[in-house]
Amino acid sequence: MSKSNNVYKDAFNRGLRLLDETKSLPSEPELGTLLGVSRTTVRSILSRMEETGLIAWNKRNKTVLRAPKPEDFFPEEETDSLAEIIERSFMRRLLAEGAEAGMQINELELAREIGVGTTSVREFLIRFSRFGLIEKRRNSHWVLKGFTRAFALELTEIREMFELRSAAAFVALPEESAVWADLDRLEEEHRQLAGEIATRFNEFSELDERFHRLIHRASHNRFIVDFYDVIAMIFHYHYQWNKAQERQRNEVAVQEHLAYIAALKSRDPGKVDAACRKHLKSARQTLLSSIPEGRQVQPA
Amino acid sequence: MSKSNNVYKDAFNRGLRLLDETKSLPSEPELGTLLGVSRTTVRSILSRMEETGLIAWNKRNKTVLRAPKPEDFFPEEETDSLAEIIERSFMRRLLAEGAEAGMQINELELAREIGVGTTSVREFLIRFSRFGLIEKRRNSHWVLKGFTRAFALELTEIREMFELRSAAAFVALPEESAVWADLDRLEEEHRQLAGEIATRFNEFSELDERFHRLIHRASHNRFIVDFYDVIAMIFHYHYQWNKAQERQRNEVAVQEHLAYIAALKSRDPGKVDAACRKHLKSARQTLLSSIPEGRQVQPA
DNA sequence: ATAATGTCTTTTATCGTGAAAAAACATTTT
DNA sequence: AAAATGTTTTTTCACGATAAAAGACATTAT
Repeated sequence: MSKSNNVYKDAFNRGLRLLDETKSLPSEPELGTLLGVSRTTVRSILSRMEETGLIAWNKRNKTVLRAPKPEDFFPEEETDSLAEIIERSFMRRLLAEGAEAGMQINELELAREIGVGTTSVREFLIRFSRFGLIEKRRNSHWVLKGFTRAFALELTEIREMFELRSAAAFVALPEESAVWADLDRLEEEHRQLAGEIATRFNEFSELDERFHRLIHRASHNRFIVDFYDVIAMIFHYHYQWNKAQERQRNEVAVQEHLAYIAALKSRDPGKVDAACRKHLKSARQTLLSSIPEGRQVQPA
Repeated sequence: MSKSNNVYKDAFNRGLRLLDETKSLPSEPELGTLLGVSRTTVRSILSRMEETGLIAWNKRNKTVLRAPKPEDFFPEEETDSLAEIIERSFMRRLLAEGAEAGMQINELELAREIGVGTTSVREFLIRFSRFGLIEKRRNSHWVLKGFTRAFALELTEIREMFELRSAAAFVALPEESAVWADLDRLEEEHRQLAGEIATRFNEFSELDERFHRLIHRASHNRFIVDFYDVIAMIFHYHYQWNKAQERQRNEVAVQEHLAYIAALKSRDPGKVDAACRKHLKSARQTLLSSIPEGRQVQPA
């Protein structure tokens, strides 16, 4: 089967949305930049748009003939990359009961179960290993270390160390830095979300990630910035998995963020430290409370 | 070509050394544990030992017939794993002049140059990416970020954060902990090395790694422990590359370690902090001084 | 002359395959 | 019965092959 054309399908769907909004299409290179794909893919997209009667296309002239209908879009599930598919399958297994620490992970079995080649699974596991949840035995299988209380504590320990340092670096940034405008924008988004928290509470996790990434970036340290990938991954699945009191938790977190933002804008290192600590403490509590005691079984 | 039998060859060589030392061989499972390979490999080894007249082998009876000769060993270069071969080639390129930041890395070209399959190169690059020296463009090539001054500063920033914390955790360990005996042993090794520094200075890097890993382990945090892999990799190649004043540098470092060890044994957090900072500062200086200014070219 | 389009080449992503190595199962020996 | 050896099955590692996607080069339009 070699390679799926999900890049094309995903870009095509995004292209349709663009067409719907702007009622026109730019040049091929420009469209490529907009969709984040090469011209080769852009031309495939345009070809299909022409075939399905969405546009008339002759060299530089692209005329929109009709608005896209739902059936013009490729099904969502066909737009995922293999890596995403594997990650989801793997995380489902990991978070399912019965995934105890010490359990061994079988590449071949995983590949068969998901219906992909072993190479893709291997590459996924190598990439995934940096999250600290699995470990490779030389010349042999992978071992699951488990999503345990110990893991959560180790993760949050680093997170707190990194974020306190990043926040301190943040307030030291010059007035002219673009981050202050970014921060203002995020503050506004937080206020809006706070006002409609009853209906939009599930939009918080995305905002949360953007906010913390902005702060981490102030460290100007690639290891700190990259480490946020680990946190983001864990919280992403944690949010999906633990829906208990989601609304209430997010409401509290939004308020903590606003206090944290105010502290940053005050440029008072002491206030920032306090606000940061307070928020991280409750984030840790939330994460810890979602880990059942039964998961704490230790490997040999 | 599928898969090389370097595991077998390497284990065979180690088996020969064992045979030479003990003049006897244990049971198959025991030998497997000793050499870190499966019984399948052990039996291949024993078969060859029998064929080449080194032993007589009949079920549990393994009689050593003669001592191994140099020609019994497999050549060293045949015992390296593919990953090691690729890493060496890659690092040689990376440290060579002309490897500027921003340069793109071509999997196919690398694979051809080294004479291996693309899969192995891909997997290597994925594994290597956690060192922060390369970065993947989605659906496209890898980009070299370069072994720059910025890299060294970011690396040492994290190192210092982690090691100070680990050292603080170290002194808080109970008297009964096995680490104190480990520390005594390392101290003794340091003293011996200090005594013969003129001739044995090149043995320092290995001791250095063991010492710092012992301290990092006291953090009981997998992210801190794992991060030492990044440091170890960088210092490994750095030592090979920068031989200027090696003897003198190592002599200073050994003394700093001894002071650091004394501080740890005093269990006085203030002294530990001071000794740790002092050593890390000179380690950073050493690393920085080895990065030529010309390497500081920034990518777009 | 610049920027687009048209065409061709190269590289990446993924698979199936086969040998090396591990692991599991069965049998024998102490 | 415990531990070794003998045998078979399964899994990992690495490759070459192929379609998707990117990139490079040539040509045409503004």
